[in-house]
Amino acid sequence: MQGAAKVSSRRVNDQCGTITRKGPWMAEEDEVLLEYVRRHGPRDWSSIRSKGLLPRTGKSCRLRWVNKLQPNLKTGCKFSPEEERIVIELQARFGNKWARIATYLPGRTDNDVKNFWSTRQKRLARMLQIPLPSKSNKNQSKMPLTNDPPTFEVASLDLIPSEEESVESNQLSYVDSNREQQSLHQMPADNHVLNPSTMPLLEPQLNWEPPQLQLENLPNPELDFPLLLEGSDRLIQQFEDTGFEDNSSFLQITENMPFLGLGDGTSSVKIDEGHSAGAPDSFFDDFPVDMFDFMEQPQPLPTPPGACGSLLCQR
DNA sequence: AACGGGCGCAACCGCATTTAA
DNA sequence: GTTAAATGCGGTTGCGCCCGT
Repeated sequence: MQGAAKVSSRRVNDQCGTITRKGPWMAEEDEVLLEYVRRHGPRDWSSIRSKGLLPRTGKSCRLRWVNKLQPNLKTGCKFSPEEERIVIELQARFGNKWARIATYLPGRTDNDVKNFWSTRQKRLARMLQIPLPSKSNKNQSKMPLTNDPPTFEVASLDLIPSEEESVESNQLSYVDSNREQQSLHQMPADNHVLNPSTMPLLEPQLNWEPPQLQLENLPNPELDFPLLLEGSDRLIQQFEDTGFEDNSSFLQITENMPFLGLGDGTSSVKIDEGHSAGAPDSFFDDFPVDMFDFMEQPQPLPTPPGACGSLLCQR
């Protein structure tokens, strides 16, 4: 957590009268959990409570282990541009399958990826001055694609496809990763882009061609982020006013296990020296990283688990 | 210096899926 | 084959910190 949460754990009595602790974990609890995993491995989580080791539910223990205690996590390490690129492309391919996406990112958990993505979505939405979908619109995002003309104002933010729709998903979201740049040019509103069956150009997925080669041919994307014209105009203006910068300096290197030796055990060590020391926020921090993908050669995605050491915090 | 909004992140909840009895 | 428990996953919430005003 960014700030050390005050230790304000709640205790809850369940139906059986057993006490269950909730809220931030204490260092002692972490130690108990680590010791349990050392002895028994990361399984039988519910027996931790049944054995009286911790007043936490099995789910809570598992989550704590997965997100904070397991070794080789890149806690406190900002997503590198490469990781961001991977997330964006895999989200395009798999949809919101965070656990699956996380398997391609050593040291990152599904929670990390999820948080990264939602932050990015919020940032984009704010940038483009469009509302994020409300919870009441939840079902809207599951609605099937139609041939209705796109309505920029009301288009759903997350045309997140189901697993079965992954191909369409790829197509739609692939465009997503290029749409922001395209929006800088123009935004025709042909409705065929809403229909995956009419999007043959978007077939390439992970082996996609460099976007700059296809810009002219790309159909108007149906956006996760409907682009308001006035918003894009502003973007263009900012774009022109600012010029390019290299934001690769944001690569940070931190390999640590912040959960070890923490004073109160309720917070992770925020390692952000790289950011504060030599990498001032640039204007482009406010842009989606994929906005400028067309400027760099696409690289193949890493293979999932184990084959991706280069992605561990470098430098 | 005070304040408020945004951000980042940990952890919870509910549902789905898998496994064991 | 059925049921219950355990586990996994995605969505959401709450809260402290940061930063601009």
